[in-house]
Amino acid sequence: MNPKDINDLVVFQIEKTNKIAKQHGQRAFDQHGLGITIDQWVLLKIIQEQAPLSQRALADFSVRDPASITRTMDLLSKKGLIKRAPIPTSRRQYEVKLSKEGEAFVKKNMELVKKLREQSVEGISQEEQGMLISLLQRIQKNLG
Amino acid sequence: MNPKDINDLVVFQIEKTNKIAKQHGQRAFDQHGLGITIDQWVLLKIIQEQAPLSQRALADFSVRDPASITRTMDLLSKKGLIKRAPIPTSRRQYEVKLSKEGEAFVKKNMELVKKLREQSVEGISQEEQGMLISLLQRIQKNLG
DNA sequence: AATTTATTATTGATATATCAACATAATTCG
DNA sequence: CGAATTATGTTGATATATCAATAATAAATT
Repeated sequence: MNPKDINDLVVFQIEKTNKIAKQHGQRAFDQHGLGITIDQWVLLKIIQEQAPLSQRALADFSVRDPASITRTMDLLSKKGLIKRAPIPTSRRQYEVKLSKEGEAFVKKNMELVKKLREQSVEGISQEEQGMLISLLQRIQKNLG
Repeated sequence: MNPKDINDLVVFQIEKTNKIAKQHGQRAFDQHGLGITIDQWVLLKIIQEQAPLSQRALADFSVRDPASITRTMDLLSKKGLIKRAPIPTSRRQYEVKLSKEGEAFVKKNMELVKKLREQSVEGISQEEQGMLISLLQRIQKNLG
């Protein structure tokens, strides 16, 4: 029942794994000259899959502060990867989408990201991955 | 083989869970007036369990930048929770330990942290937790 | 032993996340 | 309808993480 030490704690291992994965991915991004961070990539990917969506929706989906989304969207916009369009039904929200360049960027680098992903779960079966995700989601639910 | 969307990605769920857990924990810390961050708590706990250890060792253990450790140790030192002592065998390293106040602080708040932890894994059996940790460690190894 | 290389901790510069406050717009409700 | 409440995005202040460079020391190499 009681863990021997902090290494036996699920949340500690989650954090550790997260950090290692982020560091590893960032190194690869830098080496390949993507010019963005892992976090920015994640947002681009979400936008690609879910566009058009509001910044609020993006914040919720990515579990990030709306302020942070604003600033990251500013940045990605400056890089020409996304664009914000006013939406007819609400003058308060923007529709965020990838630009043409953004689409091309994601497509171009998808291969690298896929390799990184495959490396991370190497030797872990589909079934195990499913189990892992399901366990993580149960934790999320417990804390939600 | 190919995930439908980003939600099917292990690393995405790891990051999401990590964020939710950290937010949840921080809210509780703030409500109870601990006056430190979750990250700082983790470091205190590592120090408690492993002391004495060098900042380098602490950085490695917690997967953090040594610079970040320096600054956080400065901060925790100012709060009176830890202390750095010169070590005889090397004039380059410090031995980091909890202060008396630090020991008391950890002891005093362990109950709350334990509750948070239990909440996070509620309904998840010991066996499942073990499996989860083992899967996470395999990912860490894959990226190490 | 002297020189080179590596390690530890620190500092400065920079990037980014978060919180609080705000402005604007939409929604709810008396 | 009109006032109060809520929601969205932005900005300012602040905290913290990371990278690069540096200083001091230790270890390795010749």
